[in-house]
Amino acid sequence: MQELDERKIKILNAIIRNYLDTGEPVGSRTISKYSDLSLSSATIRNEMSDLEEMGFILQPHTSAGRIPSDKGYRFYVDNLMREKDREVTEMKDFIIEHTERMERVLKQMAKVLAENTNYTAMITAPSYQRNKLKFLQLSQIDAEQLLAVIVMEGNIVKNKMISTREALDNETLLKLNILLNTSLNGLSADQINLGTIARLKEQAGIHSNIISDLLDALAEAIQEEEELEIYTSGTTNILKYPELQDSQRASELLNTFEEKQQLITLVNETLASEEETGIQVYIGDESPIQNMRDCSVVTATYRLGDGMQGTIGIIGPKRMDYENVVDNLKTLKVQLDTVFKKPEGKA
Amino acid sequence: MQELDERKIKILNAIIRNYLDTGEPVGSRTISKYSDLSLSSATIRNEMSDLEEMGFILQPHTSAGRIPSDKGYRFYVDNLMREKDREVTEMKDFIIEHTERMERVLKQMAKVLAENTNYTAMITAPSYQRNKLKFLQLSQIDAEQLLAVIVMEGNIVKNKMISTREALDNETLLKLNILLNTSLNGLSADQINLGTIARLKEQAGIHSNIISDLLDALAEAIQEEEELEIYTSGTTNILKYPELQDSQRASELLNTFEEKQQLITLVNETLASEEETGIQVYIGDESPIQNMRDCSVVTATYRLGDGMQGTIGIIGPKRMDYENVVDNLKTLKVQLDTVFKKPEGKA
DNA sequence: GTTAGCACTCAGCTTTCAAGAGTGCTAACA
DNA sequence: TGTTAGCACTCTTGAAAGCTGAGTGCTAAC
Repeated sequence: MQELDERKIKILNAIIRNYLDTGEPVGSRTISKYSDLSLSSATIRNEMSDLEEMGFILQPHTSAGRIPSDKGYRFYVDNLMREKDREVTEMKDFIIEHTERMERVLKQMAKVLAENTNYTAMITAPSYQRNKLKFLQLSQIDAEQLLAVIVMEGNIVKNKMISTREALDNETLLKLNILLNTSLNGLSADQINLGTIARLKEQAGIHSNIISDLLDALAEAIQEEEELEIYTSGTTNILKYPELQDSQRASELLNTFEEKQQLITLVNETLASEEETGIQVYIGDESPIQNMRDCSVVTATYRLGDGMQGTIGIIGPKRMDYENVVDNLKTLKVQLDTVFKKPEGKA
Repeated sequence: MQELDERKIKILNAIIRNYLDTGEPVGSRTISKYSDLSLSSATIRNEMSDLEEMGFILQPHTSAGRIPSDKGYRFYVDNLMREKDREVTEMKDFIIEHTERMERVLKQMAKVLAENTNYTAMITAPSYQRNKLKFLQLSQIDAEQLLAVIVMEGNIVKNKMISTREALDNETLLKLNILLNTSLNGLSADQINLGTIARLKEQAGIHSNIISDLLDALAEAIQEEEELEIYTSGTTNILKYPELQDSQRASELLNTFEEKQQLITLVNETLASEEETGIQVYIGDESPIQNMRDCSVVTATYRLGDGMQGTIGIIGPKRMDYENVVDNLKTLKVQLDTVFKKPEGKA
């Protein structure tokens, strides 16, 4: 088995770029004409034959041109791809306009991303690794119901209803609130242990059953926050690419987007493997999701300093415009930073 | 132009039922064989010719069988369809299991509906027509931020952050809370007028700017609640029906499901036209959504007594199993009743 | 009014054919 | 030894042609 010499690399690069453009198998003559190598098609053919033997390209059928294999794409992404000169393509401004409901910002961003790239975009909300309690409040809503308002670090607010047998008077409520805040604030889920709970209940006296309910609500709220919400946009974009139009597979893929459950696997995978650049590329079978074997997935992890992090991803055909996609993701990372860094309301 | 006599109706019925089953144009011979009319195919042909002239059926091309026209479907739905004998097909139990987050219940229901019918399901949260304020509370979260908790009739809870220049002491906060609750509770958005606001601000004295912020938050919260959230499921089911597989149109349709904006039009249309049964059928062009001209849409409005209402819908091919769909929707209406009637927490 | 029979139509499938793109191989060239 | 020209071969693609089967409309007889 020979080495990948300079010329082979140039030819491989030319093949892949051409294929990214056209989506058609590319033949030796094309390369011979449209590259600065000034070699005849016959020579190119010999080289291509080698490249095929090495596994970088393959022939859909005899007497067709060559297309990149997964290995070829991988080589391209790792070594050949040009980083764009960070011209920070200003994203449309309307993202920044003050939509304080994070959910909408994220949906909006996914949408812009999908429109910019013409692929499918997914995005998760930033979530804390270990979430601390910041503030707690019980309020009497009506005769039989208490509302527990739970505020976490990062101003994530949760509400839970708690049913009671009888209404509490204002003073008791005040005392309970003070007790709860002094005992629990600043603690994370795993810091609230049996000892803390016992002490709390003891101090609450006859209202210890409310404490129980409250702690249940608290646990649930934290739980909820840890469940990832994933927003997708432009799912139908995949239908634009002939190589993904096989109706059976396309439908499975669309289903994956709708169900979202599997996407969580993908996100966790991404978060698990620490890449210094924060950008990751899964080509074909490299993706943990079976249905995406005909696709490439590019993900970016954004981290907001204080332990909060989330994932953005683009799913498209293998011959996606990797340079553009990576650029878009990088830009969006910056945007997310500026939007969420300034501590704003978040419901 | 002649009348639709008994026999023509029977034949029309047979044609439509057969077409619903097979999706293939149905010819005279089929009807002659598989119906209790004992007429020869030639006779059927004459009748079919008449039916075509009257516009109930049409021929995709000469020398093919007939398929129902929109008018034909309409006649079927209005006059021919058998009501199922309300066997209240018990839906899978897991819906009922106490998922207190309404969002999840709805998503789950949409999913079950889509799975049961093999069409696309959509569902909106029940929403109040005119929403009254039930309870209000300001809490100091940290030095510069107040949290406004807003509870509406029906225990819908909203949270808004309000920035302040300096922290308020407990006593002021308490006073403000009392003031707000006594002034605003029980009022709906259109009842909070300039007079009320002026009076409030006067009583708040130096803190009138907080009142302004709060009212903004309140307005926004009410606004938000009035925006319909729509959940869809089984969107890819439409790809199962050959007559909808045209990739251009299918993609437009899927896009409509993703965007949701247009679905709101549909829901509003449904809510506007009061049908005593609560079930409505849009066939082809009858639907307000252009992209659904190749589909039929069946919607049901559920009303929870106290002014709360929402919409469930099924979108499928024109030759959908109307009887089954209507039955499913009716059953779900009942289910929604039992789930939401007992006043449960709702976040 | 109903039916049998027949000629006619037409979508859709299959087969055939030619064109075009691309390859591998061989032999000649520098 | 690397490069190139040339040629035979392969295989996709698209168009054209032919066949089949389902279904119709019409006519004449019952």
